[in-house]
Amino acid sequence: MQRICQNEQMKIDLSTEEKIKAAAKRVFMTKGFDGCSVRDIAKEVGSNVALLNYYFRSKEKLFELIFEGAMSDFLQSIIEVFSSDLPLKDKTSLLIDKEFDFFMEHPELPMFIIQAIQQNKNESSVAPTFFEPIEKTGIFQQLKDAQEKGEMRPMSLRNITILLMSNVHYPFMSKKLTQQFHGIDEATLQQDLLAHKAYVKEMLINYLFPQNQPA
Amino acid sequence: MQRICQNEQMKIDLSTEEKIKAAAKRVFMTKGFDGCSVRDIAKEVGSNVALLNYYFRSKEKLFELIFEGAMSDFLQSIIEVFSSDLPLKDKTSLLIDKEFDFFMEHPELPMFIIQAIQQNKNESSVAPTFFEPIEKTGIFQQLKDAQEKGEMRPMSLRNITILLMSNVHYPFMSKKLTQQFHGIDEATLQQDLLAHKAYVKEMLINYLFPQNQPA
DNA sequence: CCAAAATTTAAACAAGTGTTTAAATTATTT
DNA sequence: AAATAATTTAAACACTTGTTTAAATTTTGG
Repeated sequence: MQRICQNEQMKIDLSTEEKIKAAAKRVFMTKGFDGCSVRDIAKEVGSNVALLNYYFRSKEKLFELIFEGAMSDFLQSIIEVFSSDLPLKDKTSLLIDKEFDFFMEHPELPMFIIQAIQQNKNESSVAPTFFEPIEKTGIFQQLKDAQEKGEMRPMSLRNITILLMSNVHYPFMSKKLTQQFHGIDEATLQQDLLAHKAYVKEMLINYLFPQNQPA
Repeated sequence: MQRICQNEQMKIDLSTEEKIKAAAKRVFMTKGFDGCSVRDIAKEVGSNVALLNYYFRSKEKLFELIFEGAMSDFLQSIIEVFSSDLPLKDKTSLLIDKEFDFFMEHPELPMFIIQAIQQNKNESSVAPTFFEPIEKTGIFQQLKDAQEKGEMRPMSLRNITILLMSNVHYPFMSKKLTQQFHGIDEATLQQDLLAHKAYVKEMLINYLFPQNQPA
C-alpha cells in the first residue's frame, strides 16, 4: 500500500520527491497544465508515472503545489521591498527593480500565474494568502498617507496595481511575441528589457509622484 | 469521399462552416488550444466531430484559421489609426483609445495571441504578415521624423512597442487575476479599465512626447 | 423524378490521458 | 540475517484524444 510522505522526521532521502517537483516545475512552466502529460514529467525525471502519484497523489495536486510555491517565491520578493524602511517613492522604484530582476531569472512566471488563475487551477481564492501578508507590511497605510499629503497621485490601489503589473509583467509574457515580431534574438531582447526597466521606472515614478503640481 | 470547400462560386449554404468557425473561436479563445477537445467544439456547434474535419481537415488547421482571423481583425484596427492623417502624438492617443475599445469587446484576444505564439501554433513567422502592412502606412518614417525633430523621446521602435502593448494588452490578460486579487466583480473591473485607459493615455503621451525639454 | 454530389451522422480507430494495482526492489529496524 | 516498511517499477485500468471510415441523409442538377 502506498503512503504519502508527510516529511516528518523520516530519514528518507528526499531527493526523489524534490527531483519530481523540480521537473514538474520546469514542464508546467514551459508547457502549462493542459500542454503536458504526467508522462512528460516522468520522462523529465527519468522515472515512472506511478512515482508521481505515489508522492503527490494526482497531476492536479502536484500542479497546485508548484503553483503555490511559485506564488510564494514571488510574494516573498515583494514583501522584502515593502518591509524596508523607505519613503514610498523609493519603495516603488525598488519594487520595479526587484521585480524586474526576479522575472529576469524566472521569465515564465507571470504567464504561469495568469494561466493558472484563468483556469481556476487554484483551489481557494488567492486574495487571502496574497493580500494579507502585504497588508501587514503597512504599505497600504503608507500609500494612503502619501496620497493625502499630495506626494502621490490620488489613484485607487487597484489602478496603481494594474499600472505597475502591466509594465513589469507583460514584457516577460510577450517575450516570444516580441522576438518574432521584431525578428531579434534572446540577447537583443534581454537588452531591450533592461532598457524598458529604466524607461518604466522613470515614467512611473514621474507619473505616480508628480513633482510640480499644476497650480 | 470528402471534398474541402474552397468557397468558390459554390451555392452551398455556408452557415454550417461559419457556425463551426464561430463556435471554434469561442471555445479556443476561452479554453485555449490544449484546453479543449474537438468534441467540445462539436458540442458547441450542436453537431458531430466528423463535421469539423470534413470542413477543416484537422483541429490544428481550424485553429490556425481562427488565429489568423483574430490577428487580421486586430491588425485592421491598428492600420486604421496609422493610416489616418494626424500628427504622431494624436495617432498615439487615438491608437490607445481604439485598441482599448477593441479589447473591451474582445478581452480574450491578447491572451489568445500570446498563447498561440508561445506554443508556435502559427505556421510561419508573424513578422511579414504583420510588419509589412504597418510599414506601408508610413508610421515608422513619421516616428523617425518626430524623433529627429525632438518632438518624441528617442526610444527604439521595439521599446515603444513594448511600452504601449504592456499598458494596453496586459490589463485584459489579467482580468481574472485582478478580480480575484481585489475581490471585485466584472462591472467594477470594467470601470477600473476605463480609468486605466485615461491614466495610460496621459502617462504615455507625457512620457513619449515631453513638452519642455530640460535645458 | 432520379442519379450524382454534397453534407451529416454514428461508429470505430489507434494512440494518449490520468490513475491504480500488484509485484519487484531497496532500505530500515530489530 | 530476517522481517518489516518504504520506494520503484511494469502493466493494466477506464476514459479521452484527434482522426477516419462508411453508411445515411440532404441537396443539387439534368
